[in-house]
Amino acid sequence: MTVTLADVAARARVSPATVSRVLNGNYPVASSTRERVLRAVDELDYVLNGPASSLAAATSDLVGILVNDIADPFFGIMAGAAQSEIGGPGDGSGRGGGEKLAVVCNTGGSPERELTYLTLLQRQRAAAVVLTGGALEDPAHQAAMAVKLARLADAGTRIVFCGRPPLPDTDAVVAALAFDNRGGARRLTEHLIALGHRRIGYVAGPLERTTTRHRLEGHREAMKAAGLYGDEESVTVHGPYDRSSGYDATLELLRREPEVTAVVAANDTVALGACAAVRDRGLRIPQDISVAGFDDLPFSVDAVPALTTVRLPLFEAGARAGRLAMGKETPPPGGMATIAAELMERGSTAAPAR
Amino acid sequence: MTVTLADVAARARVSPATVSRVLNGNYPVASSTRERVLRAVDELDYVLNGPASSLAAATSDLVGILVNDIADPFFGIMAGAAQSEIGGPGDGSGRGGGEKLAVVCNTGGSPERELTYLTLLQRQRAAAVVLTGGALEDPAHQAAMAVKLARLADAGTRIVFCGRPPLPDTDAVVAALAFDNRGGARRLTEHLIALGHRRIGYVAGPLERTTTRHRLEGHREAMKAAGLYGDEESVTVHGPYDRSSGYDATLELLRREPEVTAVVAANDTVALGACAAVRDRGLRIPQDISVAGFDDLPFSVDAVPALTTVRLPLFEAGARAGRLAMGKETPPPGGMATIAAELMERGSTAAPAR
DNA sequence: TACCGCATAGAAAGCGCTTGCTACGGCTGT
DNA sequence: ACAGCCGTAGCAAGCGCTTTCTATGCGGTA
Repeated sequence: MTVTLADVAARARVSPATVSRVLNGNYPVASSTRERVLRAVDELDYVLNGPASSLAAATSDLVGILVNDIADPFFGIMAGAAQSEIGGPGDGSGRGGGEKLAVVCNTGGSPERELTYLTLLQRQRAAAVVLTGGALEDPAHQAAMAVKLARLADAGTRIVFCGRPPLPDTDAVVAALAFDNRGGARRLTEHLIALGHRRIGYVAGPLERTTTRHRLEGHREAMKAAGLYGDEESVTVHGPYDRSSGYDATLELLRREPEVTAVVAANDTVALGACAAVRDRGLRIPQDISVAGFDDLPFSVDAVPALTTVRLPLFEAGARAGRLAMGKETPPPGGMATIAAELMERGSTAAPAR
Repeated sequence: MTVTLADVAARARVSPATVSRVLNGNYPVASSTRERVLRAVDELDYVLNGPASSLAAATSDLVGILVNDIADPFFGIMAGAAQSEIGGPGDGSGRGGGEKLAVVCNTGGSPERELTYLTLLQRQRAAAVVLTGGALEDPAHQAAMAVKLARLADAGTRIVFCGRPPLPDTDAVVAALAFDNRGGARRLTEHLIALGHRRIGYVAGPLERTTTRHRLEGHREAMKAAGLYGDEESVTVHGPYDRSSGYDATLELLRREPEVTAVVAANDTVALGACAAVRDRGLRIPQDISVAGFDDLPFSVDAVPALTTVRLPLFEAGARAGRLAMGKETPPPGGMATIAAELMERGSTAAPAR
């Protein structure tokens, strides 16, 4: 049936142990022998049996990357960057040895699926796991995650957070890279205030997510600092991180608070929906209403007018997370680093009309 | 160390065989026994050893989804849909049994990486593989792929193509879902011609890709049918499927052929770049130049003006591919189906000025 | 009461690989 | 010239699970 190590050994006239050692390159083998073995491998088109190998060695070459929404470039960019750092040598040029199988798992933002995927990766004895995106703030879920991650770490899995704040009471995590969502949001709102806006609507992300909360907090910090903090509830609307949510929420906002002169969206996708809503109400951007996003996804610069937003170095962060997962880079002190967010002032924000 | 089947068996006072049978549910076990076993599993927080299981059973619960670019929603949407069909019961609500680990692998469009990933999946004895996106037309690579896929199929892996034309000489593939790129492109160009355009620029995708070729062929069919087929080379520019390529190519096009009144882009992302280029040249869309895309990605409706494009049912196709990979759906006759593409007429195209 | 069959549980033989330990030359050092 | 080493290669014992085959006990029928 399929070719086994033993077949290769027979053909190369060595023992299976030797073949294994040639393939793993972790034991001295005379070069003449090595060559003979490699030739046999080639001739027989031998492919290692992963499960058998993982079982015997008690480790696997699987690395999982968990994302909330694979259709969202926010995650796609990070995942792609991480994968390129993990997925073997260079550009897959050859059989370099450290061939890892980097795979991305789509949780759809569901906590159950997140745990399910972690269990599946635990089953596979994954070498590492990268968790991207904000965390859910439900205490029950956080506790379950802490337990699961601790178990994974126990089994030797390296755990890295990317764009997610560190878990309070776990040292299972190798490193946590957190985006400075709060600072970015603060600077964005400060920019709006500097332009002269006083009444600013906020289309927030889903409740109970760290990302949502941090961005909202940054915004309110800026408002407070400017003495503009009032009945914020009436100009804040929550919803998922998607376009239609931004559209609906913005219509609602404009209906509720006609004096609003600027709308800050939870992210760029939501901002796109917000722009559409503003226009459908017959208002101009930025003359009548300023709109701002967050993340600086690739399409944001092409919006008309180009979207003012906060740039997050998604690619760099993903790549770094990948390297940390592979142990190719030493973790930051304290196992945690904050990644700066940069304000991108573009055409969708301007001084209010009056 | 970690909990094994034997530990569970000891605690439940049964044999390991019985525990295995309870977990797999493929053999009659008295309900009292089953209950006892399940309790032990719970109490010990037992997690199956995947490699051991796969080794013994000679199958694994891994399913691979190969994509060209994970940061591109085109692939993200398909992959997400496929994954949701594959990844276990419902929304991960519980331990339903058919828990598969659906993982997406990012090839970055590189043929080597594509093969590398297939080898890695073969190593893991993957249950199924879904290949998305157009194929490279390099004969050497196609041959290598055919061989590799045949081997995978031999080992029991189910192979499904999604948005990729069937391989000529392989019956290793369970099913191939191909998009009607040619027909969609033809109808799009017909629409432009009907509006009165005569000189139409085409910003094509990368060479040697089936998707690129089919879309270009559809476009030229329409041009020929209208008697407009001339020196097409001078109004066609190739480049990768990204925004900056669209921008550069369009500038080049407008420089080379000032009489062009419409630009058709290889996909929506490229179209966004094209729009930016048109505007930077001081021209208006659609009054001076019409622009059209392909795929109808979510952001396309939010472009200003909204992008005329060709809608591909990415989600539905991905979901169907997922079901086919799981054997939940019977393959179409001949193992291949063509998926219709629908023209979406929106604001970015209009009759030319004169 | 004796026999047969069914339902259920256990024993044990691997699945294909890794790796600690052992074995065996040929070289070096004295 | 002999002991001791180093460089290589093989032996064999698992890794933790699945699954075939066998054993046991029970109820029902003749």
